[in-house]
Amino acid sequence: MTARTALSPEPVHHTLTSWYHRAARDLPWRREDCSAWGVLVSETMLQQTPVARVLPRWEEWMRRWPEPADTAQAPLAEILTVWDRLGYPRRALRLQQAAVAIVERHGGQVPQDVDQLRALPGVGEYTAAAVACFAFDQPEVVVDTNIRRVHARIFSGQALPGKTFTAEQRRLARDVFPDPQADGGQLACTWNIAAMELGALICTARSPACSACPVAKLCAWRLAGSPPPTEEQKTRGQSWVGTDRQVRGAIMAALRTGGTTARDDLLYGLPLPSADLDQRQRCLESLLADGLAEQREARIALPGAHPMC
DNA sequence: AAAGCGGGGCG
DNA sequence: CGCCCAGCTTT
Repeated sequence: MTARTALSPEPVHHTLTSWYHRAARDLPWRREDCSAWGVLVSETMLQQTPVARVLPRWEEWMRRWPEPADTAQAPLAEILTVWDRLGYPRRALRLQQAAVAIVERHGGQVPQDVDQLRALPGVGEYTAAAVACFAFDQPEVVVDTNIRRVHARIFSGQALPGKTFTAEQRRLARDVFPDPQADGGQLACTWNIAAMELGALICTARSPACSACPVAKLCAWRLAGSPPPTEEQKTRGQSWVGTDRQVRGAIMAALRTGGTTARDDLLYGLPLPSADLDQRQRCLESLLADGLAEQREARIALPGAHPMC
């Protein structure tokens, strides 16, 4: 209904993929010799966590557990320790569950089919398409936060795509997608990664580097005079201090130091400004319910952690 | 469609 | 101190 592009996408395809070939970062999960499992690990870690912080954790993870079967057999305590402070530790839990499912259902090999990928724990629409495309060269339409923003600017002439991924945006992504059958899907796959890379390096959310942008002359937002985002398009940042997420993070950080901790010592000893004991108990209960912590007697530990005397 | 879920770094 | 980051799951 709104924001239909009047622009033909073909010139953008060529210009952007050409730019990608000379400007792309050399990331380990993009190397030709990276396994599909390595791609899945990277995509999971990159869900809401920036590249710079993922890099060392990915290297350590792949060194320890280079195959899904290795991850499936690892103690969860080790999984969560290597995950360290990447955030959202339920992702680490689900990544191990995905490894178990890959061993049980797919003979230890990451499936190529996008629907089978999508059925793995922690793998949603984005990650399934990304693994299918980046690991198996299948021309699936990939849409992440970068691509939504790049599309919004180049084709819709809007400063920002807004918070939610709408059906309209999904339609736009399909409309501007290169013909998957044209060249065996090669252009389509490069289009995905090139749009993501442009969003990460040039077409950033806050202060885009339009002067360095290869498609500035084709960009509908630029051609419209770069109008600022509307109030509707601005995303409201999550609060942090005092939230359950902060308390859960502090508990996990304490548990990662190793061994077991008396429940009361854990709850009272958290290095937090707030002393809300009810909140601390509630958060510990939620971590136990998630399977991210374990209680034996009155002691708390990471699941599968070796008991300490 | 909206809420909950981490954590750090940068303007 | 607000905002952003290769999202997923649940309601």
